[in-house]
Amino acid sequence: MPKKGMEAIRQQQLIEATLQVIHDQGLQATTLGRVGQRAGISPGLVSHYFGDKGHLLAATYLYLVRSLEQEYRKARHGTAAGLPRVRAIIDANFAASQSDEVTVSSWLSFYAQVNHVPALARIQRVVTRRLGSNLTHALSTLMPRDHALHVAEGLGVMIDGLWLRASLRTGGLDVDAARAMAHDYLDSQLQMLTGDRYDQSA
Amino acid sequence: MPKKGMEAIRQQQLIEATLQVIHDQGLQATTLGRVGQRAGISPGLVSHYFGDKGHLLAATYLYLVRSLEQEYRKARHGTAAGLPRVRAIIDANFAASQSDEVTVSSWLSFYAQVNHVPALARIQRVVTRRLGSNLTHALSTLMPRDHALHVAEGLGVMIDGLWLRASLRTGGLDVDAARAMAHDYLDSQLQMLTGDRYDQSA
Amino acid sequence: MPKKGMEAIRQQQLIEATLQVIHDQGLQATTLGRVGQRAGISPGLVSHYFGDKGHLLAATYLYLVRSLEQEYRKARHGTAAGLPRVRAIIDANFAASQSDEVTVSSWLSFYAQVNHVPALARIQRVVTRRLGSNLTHALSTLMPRDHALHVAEGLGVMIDGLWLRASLRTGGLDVDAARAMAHDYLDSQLQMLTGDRYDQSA
Amino acid sequence: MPKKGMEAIRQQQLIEATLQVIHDQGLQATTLGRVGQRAGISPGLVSHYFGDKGHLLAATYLYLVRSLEQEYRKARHGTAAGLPRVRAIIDANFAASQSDEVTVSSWLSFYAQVNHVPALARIQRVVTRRLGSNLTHALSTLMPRDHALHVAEGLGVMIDGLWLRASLRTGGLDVDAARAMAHDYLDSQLQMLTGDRYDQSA
DNA sequence: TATGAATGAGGATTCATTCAT
DNA sequence: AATGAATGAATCCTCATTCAT
Repeated sequence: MPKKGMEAIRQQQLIEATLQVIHDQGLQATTLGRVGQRAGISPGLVSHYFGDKGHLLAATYLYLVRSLEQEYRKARHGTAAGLPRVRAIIDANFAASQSDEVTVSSWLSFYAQVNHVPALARIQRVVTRRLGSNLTHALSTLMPRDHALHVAEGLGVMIDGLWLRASLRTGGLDVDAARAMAHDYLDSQLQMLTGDRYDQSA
Repeated sequence: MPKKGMEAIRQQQLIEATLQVIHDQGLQATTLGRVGQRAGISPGLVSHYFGDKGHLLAATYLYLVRSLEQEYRKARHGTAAGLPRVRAIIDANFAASQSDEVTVSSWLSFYAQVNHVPALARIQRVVTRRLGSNLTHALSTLMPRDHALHVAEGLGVMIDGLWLRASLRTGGLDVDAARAMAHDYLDSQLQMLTGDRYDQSA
Repeated sequence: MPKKGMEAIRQQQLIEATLQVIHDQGLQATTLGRVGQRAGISPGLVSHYFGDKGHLLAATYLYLVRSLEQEYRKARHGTAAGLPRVRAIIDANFAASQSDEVTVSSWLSFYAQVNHVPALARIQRVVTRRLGSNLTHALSTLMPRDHALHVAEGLGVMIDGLWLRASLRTGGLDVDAARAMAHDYLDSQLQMLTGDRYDQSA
Repeated sequence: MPKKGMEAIRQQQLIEATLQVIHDQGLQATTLGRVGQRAGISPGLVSHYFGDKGHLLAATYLYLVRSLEQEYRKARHGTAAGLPRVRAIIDANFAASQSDEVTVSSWLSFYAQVNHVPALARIQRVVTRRLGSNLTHALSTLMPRDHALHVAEGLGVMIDGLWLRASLRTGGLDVDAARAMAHDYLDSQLQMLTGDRYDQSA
């Protein structure tokens, strides 16, 4: 049971320690003891601050998600509508905060748990929709809505695939290559549209 | 004399039970006890047939991988070289044996463990390369080798992304939609090539 | 439960396999499975022939004891009474059948269990007394009975100590040295007697 | 804050409980559960304090060995060089701390494991050498070095044999008798030496 | 007689969680 | 607020033993 005077500092410490441990040992081997050790505090205190392992993991996942949403927000606000904003949203997925090793591999670990832990599923649903609606909205200025939906979905899938590959240490896919591939996908979709229009106009 | 050949039968039974349990409860909650229960045998027998949990899991993952390779083989052998074969390889990833719920979610569970379990990493490396080389080879008849490599990589990423989304029960992506999206990606890449050539020839 | 048609051959095989396994892995790690494997028969058959692990171990210990008694018998029957017979009894303890590695280390393993397994205790009691009475009897022709008892006990202790040291692989005590030391002890005791007599006669 | 310094206290408690259990049930039946029960703590805590069973047993053996070495030290320091010190070293082996039932039977249990557990072998090697060198050193003032070595070895064997017999509950050898026998052995060896000299001088 | 499949109990170990200090 | 001692449940694994064939 989270106590009233509970400090945000401790929570943040513990979330970061959790991410580190997940990255180092995998979610399976992430025990409260190891998290506490990593954070430099006693094992009992971990339970104390989060009440429960489930709550710690959910909070950690939420932290990842919020961090991604933060990047989306920056992308939306700092760019002109239309293509620049679409590209900014793509780039947001590969921002420094999103592409460090720890984040990427933790994200995958959680993903594998989403189907089995309702608390994580709730969080997950939000983030998937958010990326979709961000992209759809930005693309809508460039093409009809149904096209926008289609391209947004394709881009979302592509980005997930890229994250997945990047998370494999043997994957040999670095961040820059991944980002380029996502933009490349967008290019091809845009060209297809142009081609279509050209065909139609012909 | 007891029934002969029990070993192979039991191993297959246990692998299938393992997949079921992973699908139902997640890899974290996959205990030898639950696997045994699912297979209708005593917990001790699970260890007996696989030596230990690690070997059971590795054997299960290998089973998934082999099954996918089997689909690739069918795709290669049953089609004419060129575009039909490329499409067949794409389809192989979405064949019935690959797209049932159990397979898809088990695959994701293993994926999350690959970085932390060397035995799984070894298996994983093979399957990633295999898809890449199958696609590259098939695409090579249609375009220059460097293009083929690029498109093959993009397709691989796309397919991984599609599997990932499909594995989320909330993903709302069904098999047919996923396959269509992969072919769509191929289309757009082919058209881009044509466009390039057109541009160059202009 | 030993079956009626049970073959002595199997029992002998199993006892020898048991001794080997004890020597190789220690009594702690001596499982029926390993014994069966060593004997080249199925694990179930081990239980079948001895009913019970306890019975197998008791039979094995008894085998060791009988083998030693056999040596004593040879020593008694093949020598003239008096000093030669005493020396022969000493030598019996270091006969080839008693001093091979397997016998020595198995003997120690059982010794450690004697206090905790009544079936072994019964067997043990016999063998200790037997050595004592053999020696006492043989020594009685050389000295008064109370002296004989004393020397016999000292020799028995010496022999046990020698076996103990020899059983340690790091002990650096080989059979010949051990035997020599036992005879040396006898010599010193005999000389002490002589000295006593000399003193008394002085 | 919880009680500090619990670790050392618990470790000592557990070592003593281990000795008790070994004495009562034998090393084979010495489980962490029983040790914990004897110490009045939960089974999990035993592993917690010693990491694993092997370390607990090694620590327990080391405790026995250290206790014996402590007696040797007292013997060396509290006596004049020469014969008194030799006798003191002999007595050290039969001091109260060394001759209680629990110590004696635990010692035998470990002895039987020494050949199969490297961690115990390392400890064992030390203690055997220590007794030998202590005795040899003390005897060197009384006789030539090669004689001293010989007598020391004989005494060591004798002491081991006496411990072995004493450890058997049916052995009927009490501590005082055992000590007397060791001194008796020394006497006979000394007399032999004198006799030799006498013979030579004659 | 022999096999080896199968069981189920038992043991070591890990871990989330609680609690006295 | 913080510690880390303590618990007890859960899990993996081994093994003696049984039993159908």
